[in-house]
Amino acid sequence: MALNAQKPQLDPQYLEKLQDYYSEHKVIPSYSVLAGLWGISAKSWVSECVKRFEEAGYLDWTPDRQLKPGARFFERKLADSTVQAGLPNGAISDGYDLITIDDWLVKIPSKTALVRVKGDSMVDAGIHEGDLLVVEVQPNANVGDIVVAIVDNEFTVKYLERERGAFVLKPANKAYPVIRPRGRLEIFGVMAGLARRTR
Amino acid sequence: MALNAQKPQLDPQYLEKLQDYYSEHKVIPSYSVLAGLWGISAKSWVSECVKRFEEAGYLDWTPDRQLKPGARFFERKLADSTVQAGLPNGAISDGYDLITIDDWLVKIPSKTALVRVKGDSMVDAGIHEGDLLVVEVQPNANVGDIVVAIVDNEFTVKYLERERGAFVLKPANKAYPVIRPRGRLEIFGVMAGLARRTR
DNA sequence: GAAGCTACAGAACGAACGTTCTGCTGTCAA
DNA sequence: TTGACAGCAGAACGTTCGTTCTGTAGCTTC
Repeated sequence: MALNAQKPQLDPQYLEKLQDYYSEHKVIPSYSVLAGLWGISAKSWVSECVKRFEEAGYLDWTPDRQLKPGARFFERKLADSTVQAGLPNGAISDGYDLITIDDWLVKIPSKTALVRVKGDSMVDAGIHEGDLLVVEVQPNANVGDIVVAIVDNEFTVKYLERERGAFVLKPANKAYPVIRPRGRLEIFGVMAGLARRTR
Repeated sequence: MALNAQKPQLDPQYLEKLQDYYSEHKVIPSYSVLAGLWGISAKSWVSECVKRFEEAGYLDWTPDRQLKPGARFFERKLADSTVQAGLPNGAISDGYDLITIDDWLVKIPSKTALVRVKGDSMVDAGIHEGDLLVVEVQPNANVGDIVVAIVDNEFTVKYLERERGAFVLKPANKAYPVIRPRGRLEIFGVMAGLARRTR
């Protein structure tokens, strides 16, 4: 009957420490370890806090009742381009939907390979030297796809185009020539995304 | 004294099933759950298999002796640009070093935000519309950095440059003008990387 | 054809697990 | 100044954990 059924408070420091632990070990620790992590000496209180994080969506349970990260556990601040007026130091939208960059980039882990880009033959497509190309490994591709092909025992990233009935590999850089492979064109996979680190 | 001290065999199917489970729950299950997962009804055998995966580097232990993913657990095929001759269908190098794209891109999770790129004002820097910018949130930056600034209540991604004593924001696209903010320039963070999905 | 090995099954066991209950302390509103 | 409540501590308890030991079926090897 309480009018203001205020939600129990959950300590953001606890969550951060858990996330740091998870970031290091990729596993949710046991209650006793959690107690040490949080500076608490009572498992009963850990149990209480876990319940709150569970209700808030940060923690969850496997079908076998093992504690696991919840839907919101991995959320990062996904900032939207349009900022509401007057937000002081972090114009963060409340809409969290993204889980992991990994999950976002690779859909079929078993068929996905990572290729480090060498050279600047694809700069006009926004693909730079040193970028990590997310490639779905498959032996065929469609015209217009950016493909990773094997030419002269080396990987090449190029556009797959068709020219007078034959497949050609077109760079996205005027300084490079179109590659017209003689014989069969061996395709390693199709580009599905990329990751770049600039720091 | 055995000449060929052959390594115990480890079932790749077991590893795959574990990776699938982990991919779904983000947690290593208990031995009894593992037994069910692997179609084994003896925990003793699970223990044996775990030991093998541990020796192979796929599993590891926390300081509190909890089972956790090992260094090789997350490895993806990282293909190198230079291909050795005559590899049939996957020119995959043996050097696995990468863990997760997430780990590779974000170093300080608590200070990292994700910004979706709008517009094409930075195409010449290889930043396209729709890309996910990995931003380290901090109120200051160095000249030459690609920064996310707040201008007119909107996020803008630009180069931070200095011009006649004042900070300016330079786009990487000739079609856009240099932004010369009047008053204080509010910086949201510095670009640390990006992720793009093209499929 | 006996010995040895691998791949499991099954049971026993102590340690660790998470839950629950009681109790204490500080704070705040009535 | 007295409840009421939130934040913890501490102990009890039944369950589940991972380890270890014994046993067995199938295969290979000499």
